[in-house]
Amino acid sequence: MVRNKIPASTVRRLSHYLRSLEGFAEEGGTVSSEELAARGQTTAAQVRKDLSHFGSFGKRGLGYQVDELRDRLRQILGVDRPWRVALIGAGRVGLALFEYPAFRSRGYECVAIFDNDPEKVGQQWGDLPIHSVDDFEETIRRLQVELAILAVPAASAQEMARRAVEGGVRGILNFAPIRLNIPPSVTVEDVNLVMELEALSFAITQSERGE
Amino acid sequence: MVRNKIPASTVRRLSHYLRSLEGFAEEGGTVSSEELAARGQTTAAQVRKDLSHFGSFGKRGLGYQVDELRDRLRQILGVDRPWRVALIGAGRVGLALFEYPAFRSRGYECVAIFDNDPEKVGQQWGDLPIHSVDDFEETIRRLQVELAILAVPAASAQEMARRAVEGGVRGILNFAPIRLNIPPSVTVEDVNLVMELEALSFAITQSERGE
DNA sequence: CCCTACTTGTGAAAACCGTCACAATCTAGA
DNA sequence: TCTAGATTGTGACGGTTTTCACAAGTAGGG
Repeated sequence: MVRNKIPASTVRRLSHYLRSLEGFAEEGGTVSSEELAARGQTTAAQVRKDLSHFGSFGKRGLGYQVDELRDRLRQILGVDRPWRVALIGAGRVGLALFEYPAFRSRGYECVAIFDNDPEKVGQQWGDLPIHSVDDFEETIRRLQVELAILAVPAASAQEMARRAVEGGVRGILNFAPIRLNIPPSVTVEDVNLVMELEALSFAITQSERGE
Repeated sequence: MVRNKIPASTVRRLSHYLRSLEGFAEEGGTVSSEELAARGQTTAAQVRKDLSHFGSFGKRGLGYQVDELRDRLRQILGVDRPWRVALIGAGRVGLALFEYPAFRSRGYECVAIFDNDPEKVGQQWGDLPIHSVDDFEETIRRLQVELAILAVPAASAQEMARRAVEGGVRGILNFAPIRLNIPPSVTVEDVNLVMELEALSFAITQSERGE
């Protein structure tokens, strides 16, 4: 069991295991690596290897205690506590994310919304007002925002990311199709829809050429 | 130069190189692997290796012709021609995607929208009507839909994916947080927002533990 | 024409990640 | 208590991806 250098693919799978475990819901039951692998497009050995990075939670001959492993995965992924999130950009994408149900139900609590459009500033989404970006840094620092969801046009993404870091956020979920330039102490995850579509057209084009 | 077994990470980078090249826009200019690497969080050797999978497009001592490489990447990624796309699910996510500007401007043309909510069926988005899912397979086959964007709740995602395959789509961009079970001849790309957020909280939690 | 400065393309080495195989461990039941 | 059946945890192996290093090729200047 080593605690450093966890592959990104492992983290994604852990997230998936947690989702599966939450589907079981029965108290006191157990689950084997084989069963976990079946849902999740992977192998039993992979499941065990992934978990072994963080300790040994199973019992040989029996498998894993469902509720125990679920709690352990929540700890590992850091979702055993709420996260304070700011939404930057109140456009279509921002709205879709804001109303995404899985969002709040998993402990990601939106505590502030920002937009630079004067038309939108002052409007309310649910019980949250849309703030101007004028006092952005101070506001997110005061509200103790930890994560920023960056859903603004590419042109202003770098600037707002810089200011978010200035305001003390620890992580950014970036929807703008640019590579953000920020200090390595802040984590960035990119969601690039064009890239995903291009991966699709690439794969299809390749398979057509192969025939 | 071999044409098989391209790593997924290579494809993602190609997409990124193309984005960079489109930013240059100057006709007749050249660019070195070093410059391409600088925008894009990678190394010059990686750029050259990625490109070498598909041939050799550069000139030693000079670099790559910007417009030539750009066209070549478009061919490779399959975005040198339009793609016919259907949007399945006319909720918030569907709307955000539908209005996403980079979408159409890159040749992904939405030719049909579907929803199972009778309230929504018959409405128009832009000049496109929202279809019922009753005659789904026939409609997408008739419209020669190649790609499906699946933006429906998890509960109906598998069913609609199956029907999309039935209707002849070649690729699915899946926003539902489940693993789709479909034949390998159809490509799937998953976009899982909860997973991305959990990757963020994992990374932050880890770095806090390390201190 | 030759020398210098520069950059690609690529085989080889290294690092990384997934798979395999099996000893270790556990429960149940006789 | 002992045996049979099940399943984990992990070291060793193999494949894949990245990095390295350099020969080969190009342009420009004198």
